[in-house]
Amino acid sequence: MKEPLSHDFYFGDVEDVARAMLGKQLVRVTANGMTAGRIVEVEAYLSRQDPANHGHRGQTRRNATMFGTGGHAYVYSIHARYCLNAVTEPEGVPCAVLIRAVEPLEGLDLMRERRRRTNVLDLARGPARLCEAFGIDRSLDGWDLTRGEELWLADEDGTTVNAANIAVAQRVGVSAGADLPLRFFMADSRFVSKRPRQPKS
DNA sequence: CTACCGATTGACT
DNA sequence: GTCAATCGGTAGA
Repeated sequence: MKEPLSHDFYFGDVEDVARAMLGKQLVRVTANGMTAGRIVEVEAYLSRQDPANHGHRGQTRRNATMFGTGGHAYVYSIHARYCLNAVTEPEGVPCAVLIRAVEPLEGLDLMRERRRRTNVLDLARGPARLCEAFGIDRSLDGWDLTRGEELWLADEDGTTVNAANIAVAQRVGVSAGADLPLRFFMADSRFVSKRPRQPKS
């Protein structure tokens, strides 16, 4: 079974939750079947003091979910696509963790159908790609991730993530607050969307 | 109402 | 490596 992570998981400091989300599973169930993947890359968006955060300038209709309680999905659209976040912390604090990449584990054919791509590396490597592969759109904004229905995060059985395997880098694509080291990813995963410049080998 | 723009992607050199 | 398509959200007239 893929038991959903409890409410408590989402209530810590957003950076801690971001690190803890690595190695967990993203699970999606629709009438077409189940898809699941291992989270390998995330980014933390801090509260009001973070200039890259959508909630930086206060609450609007678009970002209202981020101001709600932790454990809900925040789905926003950008560049004609969707991105998925997990909201953290109690109500009123607009923090969230962007899921940037997952390693496909189950439902690969369904992902291929939705993505119209066959290469596994092209299915869910990138925040908008994984939303397409998992059939996630704005209708899931505000969804309760602790229910264990339709969309949730689960513990991967018997797998623990060694902190030494977690790499830290700057966030991708942000202009304001670009220098902050708030992107966390599995150092050894091929399914990470972007890598910092590699030293010459 | 219009104008601008982004937590991106995919096609192309 | 470079670059333009894409469209909903937001701000401003």
